[in-house]
Amino acid sequence: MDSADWGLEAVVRSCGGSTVVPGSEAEPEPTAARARARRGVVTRVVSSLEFVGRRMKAASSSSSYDVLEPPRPPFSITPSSTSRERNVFISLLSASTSGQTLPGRKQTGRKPGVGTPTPRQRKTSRKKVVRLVPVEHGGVNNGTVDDLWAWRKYGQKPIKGSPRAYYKCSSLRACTARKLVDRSRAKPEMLIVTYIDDHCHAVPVPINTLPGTAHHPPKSPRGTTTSGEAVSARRQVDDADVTSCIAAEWADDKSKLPEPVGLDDFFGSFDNTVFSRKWATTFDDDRFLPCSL
DNA sequence: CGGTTTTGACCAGCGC
DNA sequence: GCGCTGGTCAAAACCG
Repeated sequence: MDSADWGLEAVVRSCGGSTVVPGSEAEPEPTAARARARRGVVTRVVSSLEFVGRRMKAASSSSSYDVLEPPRPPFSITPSSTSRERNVFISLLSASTSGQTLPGRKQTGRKPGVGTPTPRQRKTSRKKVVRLVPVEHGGVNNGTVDDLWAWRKYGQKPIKGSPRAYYKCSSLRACTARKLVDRSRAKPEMLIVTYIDDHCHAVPVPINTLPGTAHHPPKSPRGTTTSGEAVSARRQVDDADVTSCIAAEWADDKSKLPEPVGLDDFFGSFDNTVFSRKWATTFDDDRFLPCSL
């Protein structure tokens, strides 16, 4: 299987859409020469706010993989985890190959010569937690449906032939929590969700679980009725309150929960080299699940 | 209008 | 030191 074909076609077709078969250029081509030319040229400016946020988490232990507790209640709480979110997985699949921008869309991305304003934490020093999420449960929503945090997608890349989506915590700008969503090749029906760093704030809460709001469900997933700051502030509630809400809903809906994850569950069927320093390196099955929208 | 998504560009970090 | 890979940035488009 050609790594260039990241399984987009099958899925997109199965969903009734048409697609362009990625060519051999599917993986954006980072030319070494270009990279070299740029290296060291850009003066970096530190953004104090983000820097502080990163430092807050910099003390986290060296790279370690934990397996989370059985998944949390499968209710939708994030701005991005509602109706429109069902398109996200499709986006994962239908995406980005060079030269496949939509008609009329101007070139995106940074302008040439513009460097990143913030220092990056060492990749290997960040705490990582891995969860395995069934596609039918969290897959369509990229795993956002069954965690409690509000995530904003900030990137997507083909990694070893499969699309990987990158999410940031959108509740608090300074929060360094990240989430990576990969499709498991060993278990195509599962998504590998990797959480990086911890949140430095309380869990956001679904608006319709707050007292007095039962009859006023969230207006829209990404709609904004107030400024982002206000919305974020509204999401910030006491952990205890959140926990009780979770417990109540979870108790009603355990049947929908994905199964607990053990590392062996999905690492076991992999080659030993998988998840060494760089995880997910030896997938070989490039199939996607038919989407069940 | 403002938050989110898309997607090309940039570059740190790691292996060789 | 070089080259590649993966992670992040950020402009533009999208969306409610």
